[in-house]
Amino acid sequence: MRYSEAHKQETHQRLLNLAAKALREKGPDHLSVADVMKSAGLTHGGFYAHFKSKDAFLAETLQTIFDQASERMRRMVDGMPPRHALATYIDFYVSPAHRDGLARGCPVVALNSDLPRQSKQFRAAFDAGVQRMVRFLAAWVATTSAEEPEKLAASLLSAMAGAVALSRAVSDRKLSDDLLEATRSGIKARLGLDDAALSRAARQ
Amino acid sequence: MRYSEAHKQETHQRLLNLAAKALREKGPDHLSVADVMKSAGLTHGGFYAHFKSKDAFLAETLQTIFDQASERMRRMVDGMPPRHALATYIDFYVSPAHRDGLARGCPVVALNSDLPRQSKQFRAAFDAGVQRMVRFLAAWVATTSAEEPEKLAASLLSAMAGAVALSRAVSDRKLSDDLLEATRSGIKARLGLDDAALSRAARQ
DNA sequence: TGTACATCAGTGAACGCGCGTTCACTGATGTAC
DNA sequence: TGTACATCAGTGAACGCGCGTTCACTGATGTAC
Repeated sequence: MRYSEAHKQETHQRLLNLAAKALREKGPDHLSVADVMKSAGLTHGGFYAHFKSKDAFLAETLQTIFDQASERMRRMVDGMPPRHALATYIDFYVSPAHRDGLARGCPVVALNSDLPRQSKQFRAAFDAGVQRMVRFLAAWVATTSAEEPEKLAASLLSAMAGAVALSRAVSDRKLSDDLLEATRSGIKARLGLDDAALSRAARQ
Repeated sequence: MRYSEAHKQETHQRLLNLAAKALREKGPDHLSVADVMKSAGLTHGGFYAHFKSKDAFLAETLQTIFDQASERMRRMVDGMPPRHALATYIDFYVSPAHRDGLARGCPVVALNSDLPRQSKQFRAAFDAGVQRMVRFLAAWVATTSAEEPEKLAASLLSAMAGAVALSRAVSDRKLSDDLLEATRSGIKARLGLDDAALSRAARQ
């Protein structure tokens, strides 16, 4: 049967949205084409009307995830001064909620170590997403007096993502919580965003 | 044919050593039983004389990796005072050499984000390995005046592992190198192990 | 010391399963006349 | 306005492949007598 003009685009987007969750929950290898199609109420054969291959699909899905994450990030700190935005983002990112929300979390946390084993397309999409996040963070970091803000921003991102990833892997709940807290306060101190530094700044 | 008494143990260990590399290179999903057996010069059917299942094999392999890593770590800093040992380990861990040596690297880097998707056995082995590393680091950290050394040690490990993992994922070589350098210096500063802090300490 | 039997690491074919991909087909809607 | 044809998102069976696992079998060595 033939569908209205917008129909294909809607289905396409719906598949990407479903896969965006599944990719973070199951990882690139355990996400199956048939499952995604089934969750969209379709049969697996129709997949190739929308995507050239599973690889291409995964790369496009990853791009979608990074797009959504950027959008969310932008909305979250909308109107805040950079210093405040950075602190807010760190608190949001390095948190038990992020640890526990696999399907909605940052792809850098969810896919970190899988990357060296993925296709070129997928790696390229990841790479682009990371670069975008680094530039975003760097713009904020640049206002906190640091030299080489990109360098620091990349280091921050890896520290945050590493902490959330390890907090997911560790079974001891207390250690998991502690690790997040120590990372959060450590990073903020490094950026002069801890309470002590902020009140120092306020006094000046 | 029947073999000498030690033969089975030797083969068992040989399989673990081969898998220890393959697991870090290929990840738990792409490591195949048949490949490991083939690389040991055996046929795949014999696998089950040594291991109950692939899952059990992976868990035992992971344990082997952590054991080897501990041993290596111990040898590396043998005889050093804690402060020096900590600095040495950080330099060794957060380095381009570690980034480029996938098959010999730390499993926390290589398997980080795969973990939530693995079997209970595998997760338990990872968990135990991480706890051991954290306690090891904490013992050193405890000598640098920090309160709650375990908490800080876990945060350190996640920052280091996150940095190496992200440095592997990023295609821009300069960003990758910079990220490692920024993390290394950031962590050392946090622990009072940077050059400035060390000379301060020396002056006192 | 010699003989008969048991053991069991390793062999290689086979099984079952899930998966990515292909393909002939469907049929409601759009388009041409 | 009505009719004939083209389009193409989606269907569902099928294919090929790799993989974990099973299993009957092998045959050199260890053990019992």
